[in-house]
Amino acid sequence: MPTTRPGDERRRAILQRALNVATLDGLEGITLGKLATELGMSKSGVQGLFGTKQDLQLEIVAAATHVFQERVLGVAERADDGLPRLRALADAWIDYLDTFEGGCFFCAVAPEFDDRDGPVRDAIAEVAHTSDRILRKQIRLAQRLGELADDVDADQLIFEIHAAVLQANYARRLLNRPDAYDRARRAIHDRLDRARPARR
Amino acid sequence: MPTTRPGDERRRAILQRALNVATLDGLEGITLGKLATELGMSKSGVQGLFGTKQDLQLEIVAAATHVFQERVLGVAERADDGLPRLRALADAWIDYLDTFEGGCFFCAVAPEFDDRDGPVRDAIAEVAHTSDRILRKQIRLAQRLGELADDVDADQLIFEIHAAVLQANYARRLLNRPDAYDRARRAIHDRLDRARPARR
DNA sequence: CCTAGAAGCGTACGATCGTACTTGTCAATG
DNA sequence: CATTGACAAGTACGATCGTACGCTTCTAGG
Repeated sequence: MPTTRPGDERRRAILQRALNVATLDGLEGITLGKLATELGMSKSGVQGLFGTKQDLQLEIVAAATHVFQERVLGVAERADDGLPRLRALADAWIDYLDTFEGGCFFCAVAPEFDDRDGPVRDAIAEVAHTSDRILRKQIRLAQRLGELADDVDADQLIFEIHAAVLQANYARRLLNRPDAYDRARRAIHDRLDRARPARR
Repeated sequence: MPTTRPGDERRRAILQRALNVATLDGLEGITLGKLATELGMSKSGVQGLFGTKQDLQLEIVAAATHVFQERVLGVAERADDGLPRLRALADAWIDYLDTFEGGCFFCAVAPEFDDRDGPVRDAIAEVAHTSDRILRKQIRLAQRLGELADDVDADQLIFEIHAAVLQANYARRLLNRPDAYDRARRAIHDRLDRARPARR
């Protein structure tokens, strides 16, 4: 068995383009025909590699998840546990917002699927739950290390961190605010500073 | 001239349904045929009243803007200028998130159009700019009234308020968090408390 | 009473959608 | 060398999309 089958390169190229198209136009905005035309191949060629459209959507979400884990969770892992890791997560998360042409993939497709059922919605929500879990773990750790106050409401802190990231993507894209990322960083770091234990 | 032409009632019914569909499936997810079927009328009937699809989209955004102004800006106007008005704006804004079946209309359609050009995108962005202006005005007013500190960065405060609202809709819809609205209210009110002048 | 215009429906058109087939072409394996 | 299977292209199908046009019905204004 070769390390890469001949179709793998094509698949990667298709998924790469599909990730950008999905971030721009949504997962429903993706079309087998348009995708094939953009990549200079036939519509049935795309279909042969991915099967149905929902299969393609699921693979796109999986690919986006992989990118997110690499560019956010992976990068932040280099920082020390606890508060430094939390700050690194926030910074990497905001850096990730420029990964695709349309900004953040999950910010773009979440509103599209948040009121539906099915495996695509589940796959999208799973990423959100995963990042929540990781943030919660690091908050708990930071509390145990004395870097955050014991009475900090972890869920509230997670809520506000994620809010800043979401708004960063929103302000950057819809409102063309170049300072959106800086404001998000400031909001998060200020919030973390405030969550530190009272000096005694 | 009668107060209402005969087609007006139909138009309202169509727009009412279209607002919900757009919030669920996006402005591109709207279809003349589906809309007509749901309302028990003919496809050409809808087309005759609204013209092209883009015309319909523009009227939907206009209708959503009207609802937003009524349910958020209008409600908050009853509160006193300055800090009370700011708190009322936030509360009304969060209450408004349940207006349509899919939650917040603008949260649903903004990611869809934020990377495009054209009148629809402009109409969506205009609402965001308007609400920003109103928040800024009330922040300035609150500063002049001594309710907020003079060194408060208005744009940063606006950023964080809007972030909480956005995250409220996100957490409520995608993550099914029933406490999302309460967390957003807490985040905003805490943030406003922190922006008050230092006691002397 | 007559008439102009709006409302609404039916039909038709070309385009594009997702999906299911078939065909031809290589490369790797026995 | 023969053969199998993956890959890619081609073709076809029914459904649905947005839009255009024509017809009937109703109503308001002269």
